[in-house]
Amino acid sequence: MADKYDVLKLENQLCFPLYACSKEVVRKYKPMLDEIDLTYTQYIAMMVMWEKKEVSVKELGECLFLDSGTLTPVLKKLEAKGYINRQRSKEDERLLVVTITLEGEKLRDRAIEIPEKMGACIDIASEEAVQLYQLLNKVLKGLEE
Amino acid sequence: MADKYDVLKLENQLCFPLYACSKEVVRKYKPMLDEIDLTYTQYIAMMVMWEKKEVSVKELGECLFLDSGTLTPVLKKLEAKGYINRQRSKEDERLLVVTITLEGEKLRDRAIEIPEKMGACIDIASEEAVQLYQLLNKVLKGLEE
DNA sequence: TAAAATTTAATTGGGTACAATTAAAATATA
DNA sequence: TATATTTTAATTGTACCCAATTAAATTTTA
Repeated sequence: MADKYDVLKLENQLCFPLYACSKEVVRKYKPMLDEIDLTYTQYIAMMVMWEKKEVSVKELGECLFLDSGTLTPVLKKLEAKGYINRQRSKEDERLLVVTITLEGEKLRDRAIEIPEKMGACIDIASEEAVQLYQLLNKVLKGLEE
Repeated sequence: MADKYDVLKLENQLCFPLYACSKEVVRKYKPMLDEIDLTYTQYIAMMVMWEKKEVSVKELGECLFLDSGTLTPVLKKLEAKGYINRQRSKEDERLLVVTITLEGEKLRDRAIEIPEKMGACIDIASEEAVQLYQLLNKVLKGLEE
């Protein structure tokens, strides 16, 4: 029954559930993020800002696995919403430094319920969640060589 | 040291490695898929076509977790490349039936090396891969309620 | 030091991804 | 059966995501 084409079946791919799961999780976030008027990409960018207060686009890109082609428009939107400031570094004019604003800090308190609400949607035991987290990070590290 | 904002740290999210991992895996596919002139979305659509030979857009969407807004342009491109045909069902004119062509079948032989090459990039043991596969599918099932 | 190479962010263009709307066809209901 | 509802794909508009290119600033090298 097994033939050489079995490796090309969707059900035999590891990558597909990864792709589908990621997409569906982001979709699940949407109603929660709508309440604070952020997209998922804007949300993870703000997570970095809440923690670091000030980063260059380069650093932010390394944290999020995104390049300036994606980040530039995202950051311009966050700036337009008043959550961050963007200015060139005085020491090195190539660097664009992103700084969190007071409004951005305030948003943190409105976002704080999201992780728990999101966790409730993911129906796995906490040991499984740890396992999944570790496996994903292992794959991620492996991909970087 | 722990504060209430810890839940909003990127490193404490399960969803972020999922998002990042999915993105990086798809990026890793790119050079391999370039050789057969397919994008990742076109590739998974062709996987379904190789297996089923004929499906409606609705069925395809259920397999791939994608809607017609995404699939319509993807399928038009695959049709332009000569890998599939698109025609309305005679029994139910609402349904658009996608059929694989001979060219589409031929492509299968060129794609057959991709899963193994991709597997080599994912640096985890096979038991871990199984574990990851099962966890992802569990989360995916849980999200659908 | 002057020229070459590198680094950084922005821009451009192609390809998704999805919510909301539209339109046609089929089914259900009064 | 005529109307209302539902189903299906396509379209529209917004937002990524990335490779490749560009341009400016910095660093390296001859």
